[in-house]
Amino acid sequence: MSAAHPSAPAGMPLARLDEGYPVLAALSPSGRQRLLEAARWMRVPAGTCLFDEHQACEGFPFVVDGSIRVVKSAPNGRELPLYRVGAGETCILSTSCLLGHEDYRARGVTEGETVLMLLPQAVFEDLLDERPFREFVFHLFAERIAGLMQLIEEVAFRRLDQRLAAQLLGKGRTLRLTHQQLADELGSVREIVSRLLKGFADQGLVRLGREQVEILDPAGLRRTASGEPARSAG
Amino acid sequence: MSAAHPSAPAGMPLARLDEGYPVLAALSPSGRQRLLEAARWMRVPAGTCLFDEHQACEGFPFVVDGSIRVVKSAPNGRELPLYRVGAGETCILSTSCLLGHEDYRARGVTEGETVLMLLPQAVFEDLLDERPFREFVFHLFAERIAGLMQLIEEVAFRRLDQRLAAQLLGKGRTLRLTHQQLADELGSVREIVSRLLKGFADQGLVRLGREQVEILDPAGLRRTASGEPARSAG
DNA sequence: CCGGCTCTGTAACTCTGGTCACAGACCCGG
DNA sequence: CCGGGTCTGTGACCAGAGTTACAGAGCCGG
Repeated sequence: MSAAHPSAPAGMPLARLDEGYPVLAALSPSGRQRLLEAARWMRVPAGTCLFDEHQACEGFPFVVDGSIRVVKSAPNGRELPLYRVGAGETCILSTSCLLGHEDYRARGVTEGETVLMLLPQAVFEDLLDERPFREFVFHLFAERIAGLMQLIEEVAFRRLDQRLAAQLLGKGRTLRLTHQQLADELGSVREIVSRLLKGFADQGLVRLGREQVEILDPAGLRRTASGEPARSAG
Repeated sequence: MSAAHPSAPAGMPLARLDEGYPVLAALSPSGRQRLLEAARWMRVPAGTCLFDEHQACEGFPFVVDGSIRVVKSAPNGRELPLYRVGAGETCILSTSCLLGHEDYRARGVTEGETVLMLLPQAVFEDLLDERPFREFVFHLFAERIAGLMQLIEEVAFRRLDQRLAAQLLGKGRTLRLTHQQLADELGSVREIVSRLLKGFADQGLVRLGREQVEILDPAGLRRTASGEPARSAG
């Protein structure tokens, strides 16, 4: 009910669209026209599965609000997050699949309530005629590929303590989350994360509390993240 | 001597270009014209490093002959191959970096003597105006992304025996390569590969010889690759 | 045929990370 | 204040993979 009909979202989202995607606001008038006519809007609750392995969604999704967590899941049930799609990004995986006629290889789940705009493939392809839009899309591709390569580096070469330390950095002095959530981010399990965090705490790098991790020594964590040997408190 | 001046390759390569890249043969006359005028040709010997982390090559490479092996290397010196770029493909990593203004995150080394055509960024971007070419490029992006996601799945979730078994399949009945080479493909080390191959041999899946592996039971290898428990010979 | 090279086999050990099984701590509703 | 839920801490154990250190086998040139 957020939209009486597809091209007439309930006020707010359209403003947010332009705000999040300046490139769409800068389209040619005719392109913009086509976009607005063809777009389908969706507002979905948290935890909705938007696509899954071997099952594509039928349009190019522009995330207007909220975010999508894209994960690869293992045969044994564990999962590894590949990346997130936040407001202002399109799900390049969808793009890739639709443009390349490949199959999906991952699952996408909304993290919070999420508003997205779906564009039919034909319209999307037409918009690619406009160079700024095309550059925008390529830019996203580039970021995603760089991100995936980064991820490969991490899972293939970094130890879990390094990855965990990295995970803790850059999110403020104290983070409110459970060990389970951290484990999920790393594609690992709770016990190991608890163990490693305990180690960090013993080194004075963090202080632990229920559902919270307080960063005491960011520099030390950075050292750990980059694989330097732990230095004793002496 | 292979080229008196950049746009005049020594006969053969141009034919191979059209053969390997039908999409380039199908460009508009003006696009084709621009392409041929701006292209720089290179013929490089095996083992040449074309680009490295944080160091891009200065054009869009079209591989006309030979292939490029793109690897991510670990701090400790080990390497994991990310993908290969063969004849008829452009190095999408370069594309990604150049279009997205990101840094390189991997190293590219020619596997055999390799002929490639380098296209200046401006020309490449102009060619993207032509839809078939654009689709070609997006298709490559899609394949590459799918490949990277596949790789993530493998390094994150598969055991080495599974990956090794997969590696052996689809290359004919007997492969001529050393355990070291197999290890390099998997980003592992020789001893482990020897150990695992020995295991395969004990199960009757392969027969081993110096610099060669003979596949005796492809179906069994496929089972191993997909993670099914080894079945005893009884 | 000797000596050196590359390739392979293998044993012993270590390190990481995952699994299992609990115990205890905190939290909140009734 | 009781009781169940969620979260955390921990120890014992295991499996996979990497490391070290050799021994031996096949190959080849001189």
